[in-house]
Amino acid sequence: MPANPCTPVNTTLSIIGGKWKPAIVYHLLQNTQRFNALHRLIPEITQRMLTLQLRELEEAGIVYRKVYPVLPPKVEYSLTEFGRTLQPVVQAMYDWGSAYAAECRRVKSGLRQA
Amino acid sequence: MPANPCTPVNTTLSIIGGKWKPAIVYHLLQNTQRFNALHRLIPEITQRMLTLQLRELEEAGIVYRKVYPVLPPKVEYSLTEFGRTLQPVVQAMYDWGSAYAAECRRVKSGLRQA
DNA sequence: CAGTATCCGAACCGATACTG
DNA sequence: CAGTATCGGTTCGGATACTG
Repeated sequence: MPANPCTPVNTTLSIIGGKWKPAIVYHLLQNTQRFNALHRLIPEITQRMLTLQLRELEEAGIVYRKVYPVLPPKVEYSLTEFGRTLQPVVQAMYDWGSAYAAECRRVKSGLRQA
Repeated sequence: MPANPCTPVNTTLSIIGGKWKPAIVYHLLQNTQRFNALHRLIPEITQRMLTLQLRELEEAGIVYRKVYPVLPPKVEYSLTEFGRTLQPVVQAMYDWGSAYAAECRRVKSGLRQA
């Protein structure tokens, strides 16, 4: 209802905001992934960042981390059932981001609005 | 801005991400506001941050800044037509954030999932 | 394979003071 | 009223090297 800095919107951003989490969630929405597979899907991220972000998502109850006690190690990341409820949010952001890119092209091509 | 996961989702976050922009957009979705009115609606923000964030939103084509050449100065902020298209995105984030808060209470009360 | 450990610069953000 | 200017702290994120 009201909108202090602690609005639900800010809550959402505290979970999936930041530079890498959206990409991680996006990929996990489509498939369970192993650590290195995820890394290949998002090559620009460092191992350190990937680990940190996954840990935070795990702690938030979004990501499930399944460790197979084998050698070499095998760890699978997936979304929890709750994490999957992010789908509409991510979709809305995806759609709007696409529209924004289009808008930028439109404006740059010489139009204006107010 | 160097190496990014340049997904549309990241584009969206680059526009309305950050600590204050969601609250600003939220209020402007409901009404045109003058600078100090906005400040009263989000008391925790500093003048500096409010100015900076508004400028960025303006540059992104989300916010329209109307200056009345009077004394004392009068400036009105509103969303552009394009900015208004953020409504579903903000709504999705708002709804999910509310659900997340509820989930936190549920988990803290002693349940678990995977 | 799936991580840790360290170091460090950049970005973000707040406090405070001042102004046309 | 609607801003600027300056300073400084904290947090974020990148590079690199190492490991069970």
